[in-house]
Amino acid sequence: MTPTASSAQVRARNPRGEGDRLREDLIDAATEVIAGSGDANSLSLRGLARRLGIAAPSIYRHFRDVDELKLAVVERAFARFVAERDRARRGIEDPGDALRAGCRAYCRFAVTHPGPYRFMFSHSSPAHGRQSQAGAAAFDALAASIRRCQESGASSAPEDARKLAANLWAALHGIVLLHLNLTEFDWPDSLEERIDRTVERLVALPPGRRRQTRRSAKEKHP
Amino acid sequence: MTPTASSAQVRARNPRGEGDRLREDLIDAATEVIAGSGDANSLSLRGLARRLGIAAPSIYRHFRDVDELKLAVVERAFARFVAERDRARRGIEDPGDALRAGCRAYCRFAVTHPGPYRFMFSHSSPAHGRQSQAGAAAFDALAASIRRCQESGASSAPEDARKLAANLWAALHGIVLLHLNLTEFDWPDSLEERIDRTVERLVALPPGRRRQTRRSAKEKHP
DNA sequence: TGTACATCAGTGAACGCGCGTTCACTGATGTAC
DNA sequence: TGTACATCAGTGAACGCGCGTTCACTGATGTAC
Repeated sequence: MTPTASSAQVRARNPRGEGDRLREDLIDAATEVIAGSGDANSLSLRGLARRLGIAAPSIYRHFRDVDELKLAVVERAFARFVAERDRARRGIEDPGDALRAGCRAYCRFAVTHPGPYRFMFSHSSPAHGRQSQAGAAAFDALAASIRRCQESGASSAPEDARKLAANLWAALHGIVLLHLNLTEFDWPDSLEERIDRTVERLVALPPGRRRQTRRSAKEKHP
Repeated sequence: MTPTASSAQVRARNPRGEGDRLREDLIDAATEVIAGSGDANSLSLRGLARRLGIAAPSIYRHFRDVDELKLAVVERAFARFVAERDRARRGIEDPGDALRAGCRAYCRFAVTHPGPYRFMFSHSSPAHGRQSQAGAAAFDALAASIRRCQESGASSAPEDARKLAANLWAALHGIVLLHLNLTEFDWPDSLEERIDRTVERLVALPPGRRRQTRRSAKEKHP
């Protein structure tokens, strides 16, 4: 393999004042790399530089070290998840349907962004501080959504909403992780069925509205 | 740090005919390393050799390469899990109690053997073939346990037992992984409560027998 | 309008490190005659 | 009982590799006077 036959051509220099574009491209590329390998430690600055057609030291203009880059990947992933979840829930008034939509959005995010998702709640993830802050906010939102189901009578579960949220979150996390990791396993039903059944059972929603859930008319993600 | 100040002293040579003892010690040490770091890729042959006080090339007497060692870790973990699960279920006749005991044993195994557990169902795990074979057997046993609950009337869930097994397994996987990874998270209830509630809700067991479940009198694990 | 200078975006060479793996070897111990 | 030899368990030195990071630099572009 000659150097020029590598995956990326030599990258053209950004115009003056637009140096931050490389920063964004680095986060993009890092996200792709960990999505492909499924592993946090396989992300290397030199590999990233090769992929983008730049010299490795150029990365240090934008990130102090490799951990700061990983942190940026996680932070952007959290922001995007929150945006996608909110978009999925917009315009849905029934609390049960809203909970279902939020949970589906969570799983859809995990499945379509496997690299950053694995980072978000992993032990070896960088910067536990800010990470757990964003995670705690998402957890509170889930608990609030469950509480609205209980108050409206859509849920008949007597437990504290935070306990139900802990159960539901963990179950969804397990569903998407096994779905991502065990691609060769012969699952007896679809990912969507597992998600819906888990939500309904764990928070005691009435079943049967499955697949008829109203969706925002402007929903664009499949 | 001088070499002699390292964590392990120089290891005494095994007597003739007992060379396989180093093999077992290597699997032990590898299990400890990945349990401590929580990461598969942090396992290195040189690090292992340092830990055991041997020269790195000595490992090649027992394993063809690093992947063969990782495979040995996973295989032993699967065998031990099956043994622990069977021991936990022994003597329990009520199908619901047996299911609960098996699920608790699964989670207890994961929590007490975090390193190999992460390996067992991870994407980057070595040797998918034998691994998925052992996993499939454990899955079938779970489905059979659920089916007995349905046949005895302990479970009122109408779905196919394999679908319920897929849901339950994924949920337990998520519970233990988040428990291991997010040690600083302020969980609203205990791990045991989450496990029991998940089992009862997902397979529609009658609740309330919690904490009164009969256990084998010879049970030694806390 | 010209020119000196600051800023910006990025580079090439080099560093020390730990890694997996190969190679030829060492020295103790059991076995055949 | 002695001795030559095979086997066993393990070693020391070396290989090439990719890594994160540092250093002094280059060359284009905007700005002040």
